[in-house]
Amino acid sequence: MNPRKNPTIADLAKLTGLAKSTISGVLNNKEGFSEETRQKVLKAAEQLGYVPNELARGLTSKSTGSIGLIIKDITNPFYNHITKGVQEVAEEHGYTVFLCSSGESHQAEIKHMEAMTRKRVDGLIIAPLLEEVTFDHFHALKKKGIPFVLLGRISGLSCDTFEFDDYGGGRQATEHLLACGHTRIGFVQGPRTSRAAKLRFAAFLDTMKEHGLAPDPRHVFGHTSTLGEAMEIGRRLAEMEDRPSAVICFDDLIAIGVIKALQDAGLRVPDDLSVVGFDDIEFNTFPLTTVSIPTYDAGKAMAWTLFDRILERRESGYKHIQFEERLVVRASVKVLNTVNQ
Amino acid sequence: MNPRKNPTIADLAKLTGLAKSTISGVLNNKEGFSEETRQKVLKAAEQLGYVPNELARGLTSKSTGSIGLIIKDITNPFYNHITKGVQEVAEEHGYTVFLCSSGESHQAEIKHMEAMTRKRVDGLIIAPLLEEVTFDHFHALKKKGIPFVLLGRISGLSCDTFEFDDYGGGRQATEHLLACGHTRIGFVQGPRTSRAAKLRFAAFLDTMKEHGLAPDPRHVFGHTSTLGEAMEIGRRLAEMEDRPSAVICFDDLIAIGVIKALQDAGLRVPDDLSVVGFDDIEFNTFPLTTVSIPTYDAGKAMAWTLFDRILERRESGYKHIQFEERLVVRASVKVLNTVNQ
DNA sequence: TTGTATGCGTTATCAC
DNA sequence: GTGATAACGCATACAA
Repeated sequence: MNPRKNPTIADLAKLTGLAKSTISGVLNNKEGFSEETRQKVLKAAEQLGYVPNELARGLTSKSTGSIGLIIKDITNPFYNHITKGVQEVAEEHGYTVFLCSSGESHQAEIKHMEAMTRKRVDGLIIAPLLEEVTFDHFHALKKKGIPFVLLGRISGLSCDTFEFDDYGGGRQATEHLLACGHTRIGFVQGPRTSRAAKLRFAAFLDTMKEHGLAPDPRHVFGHTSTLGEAMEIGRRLAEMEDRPSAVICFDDLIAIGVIKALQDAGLRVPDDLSVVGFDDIEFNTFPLTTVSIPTYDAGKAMAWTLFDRILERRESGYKHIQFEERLVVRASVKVLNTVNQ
Repeated sequence: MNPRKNPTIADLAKLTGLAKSTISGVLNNKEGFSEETRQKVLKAAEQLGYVPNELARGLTSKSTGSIGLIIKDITNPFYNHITKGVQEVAEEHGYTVFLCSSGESHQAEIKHMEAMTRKRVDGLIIAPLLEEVTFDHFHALKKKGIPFVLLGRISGLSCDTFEFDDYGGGRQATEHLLACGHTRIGFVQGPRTSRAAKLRFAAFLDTMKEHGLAPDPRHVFGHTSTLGEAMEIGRRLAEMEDRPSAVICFDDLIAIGVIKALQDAGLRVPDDLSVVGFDDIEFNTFPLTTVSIPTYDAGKAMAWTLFDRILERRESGYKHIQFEERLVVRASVKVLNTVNQ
């Protein structure tokens, strides 16, 4: 109703007859003020509806109380659980988080990193594109001296890193299928810029090879990121003459797309085709065998590490943490042989 | 490697021998500088790795280039689709968004609003708790003169509002069930502080009444917000002697929890129990009959409206938009009578 | 076309 | 204990 200028400490000074520095001191709970002036200041602040300006504060204090989080897609459970973890830890520290989504775009990633730098965030947590891209912007970021934590490693760039054991996860998924008697196994790859996609696929190939197997090229599907694309692959699978007996999908979202298309085509999982995914997303009724990934914990851990840097609680060397991935067996894989395990 | 102080326009001035105002002018693409000095400035900026300090800029320009978004839970598809819409529009405007999650906590909501005020965001989009809470903090916010848009209406508070027609949605869900021949219908309520929960339930009661029906109190379940709670209700339903023939769940997440528990108990949906939800979340394999809500569009629309205010593209009265909810019939409701429709 | 001075709202360093 | 005053980094109005 009365959008008059925000009151400043100058206004409080005028009102109370005290000096700006006194107001500032009292407001920041510094020692050495008489109870009387203290009360006077507090009352005036209350009365005028004073709200400290954190821009101005940040300008002098060199700290903004904000961090930046750059992820790929907030709509994806993988990332929104990370986000939740980061946010909770930020809140514990009285910090606020800028959320940016790159959407698998290299340019967007760069733009967001620059924006965060301009906003002078105290630190940054980034889930970067890791394949088929350049990393100059990370080296530039590092040169600026602003603390950051990466989800993933970039060779030649030393900083705190967190990773999931995607190779191990891919291996577990493949071995499980093999153990269930599958040999004709397909694979639906994830985004081209995803290191996880690359590692899971590599693990798949390696594990197959160790068993003297190689996937039929027609059973390996290119880079996929949307539910629609996944459903399209599901449709192709449904129509296929010599379908694989199982497919490993880059993540649960893709697995869900494939399963939906399969169901639409009247096929049943796992009877007609076994499916395994990655992420273990919670909100799904299908009993999907999948590889669970501790995204929420990782989000919290990344944020803790970032605040260790920001608050200089740790000055020592960089941390490199790897989180395990764990196969969760449910009912989307058919057991073809009851002999092995 | 060289975390030396960030270069400022003063540094650029020194390096180029020009005045600070010249530097500032060139950097902001103002007219009236010789191509020569322009190049000199740009080169120096490049060379020193100059990054404008938006804190300082905001201090003078009265605009921070940031908006705040306060939602309840980023993990919930309802909210992360809104978030996605808001983010995209913000990005189009060159803005960055602070994301805050209140998690159904009144205190957290207040705290976040205060924090956003201190950070001097240019505007705020809020999905507030609307039931069983006070609204003083909104009136306080309004008095500060910072533009904001609400998801929901607060009586006595004039501002831009966006809403979903939850009553209409609740009616559609109920009528569908009735039309399919169900009369023993249960209801699983959502969070206590949710207006949507209240309206959907009211619509359910009203519609039932119009048909001369009233729900069995044992079939109405109290306020639920987590998947775990929903599963617990599913378990109770499974064990129930005289189960309802259908349940309406506050949202798809609850519906999924109920369905999971039912499936675990060996019951089938819709044969043993029909279920309908709200939200129409994408990543679910179960063919859930649900009420679709245009969250992503609403997110974009709210952001557009906010930017209309911020950029003063519209000075006129407040907008009050209501988005429709639309029943999507799939296969989670059993048709008991083939007579009606 | 370019330079100078001032203010934005704080905090910090001094004196008093 | 409290009060001036100078930063902080930038934009802007006004001179030159």
